[in-house]
Amino acid sequence: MDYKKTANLFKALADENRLQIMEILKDGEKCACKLLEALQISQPTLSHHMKILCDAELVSGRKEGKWMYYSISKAGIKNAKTYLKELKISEGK
Amino acid sequence: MDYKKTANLFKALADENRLQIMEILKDGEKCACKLLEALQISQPTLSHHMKILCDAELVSGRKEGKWMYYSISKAGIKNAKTYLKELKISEGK
DNA sequence: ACAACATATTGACAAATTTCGATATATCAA
DNA sequence: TTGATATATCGAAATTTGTCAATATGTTGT
Repeated sequence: MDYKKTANLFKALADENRLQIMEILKDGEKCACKLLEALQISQPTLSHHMKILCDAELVSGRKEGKWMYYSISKAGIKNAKTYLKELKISEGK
Repeated sequence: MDYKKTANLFKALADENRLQIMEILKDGEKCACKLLEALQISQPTLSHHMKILCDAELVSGRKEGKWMYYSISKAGIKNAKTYLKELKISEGK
């Protein structure tokens, strides 16, 4: 098990603003500008958070002209679920 | 949804030493002294990490004489799994 | 009561993270 | 090409987190 990678995955979910971003993206793909409207943070800060979420594969981004569209990505969520599942199976021994 | 509580839950999993602790506890209940042997950290640091894991309900502690026994707790894991499940169900809309 | 041991708490410091303003890059429209 | 707009990157300040040494608390055995 890769502690560093797993820690980074959970770090990505360990911030209130990023959780709120995930919450918004649950509704489907959104433009960065829409996310910026919804959150009380600056544009560079949003860009930073999106990079963290994308690096963790929790979100994927798509560029269309000058806009960036973000949506939830399965890979990161699957990794997190797999980790939690493995905690559970051996629990209680 | 309580962003602060959820962020704290994932924060608890967002540290390499705490992930290693969870890994050891997968094998079953362990004394704090056993954990201390396994990790390259000081006793106060271990105590601090155990508090964070307990607060997140990922681990529960039991005092027996002068020893503390820790084991994985279902509640926190269930909360994390529930959160991830809710991300998935509405994904792709 | 006292000494030895296990764990928790405190206080301080270093490292990591979040944040923003300023600036750079890229795209579109006139 | 020039100006407007969307996003990314840089650099610095503020906050949070991880860490340890010192100390406190609580338990056991003598």
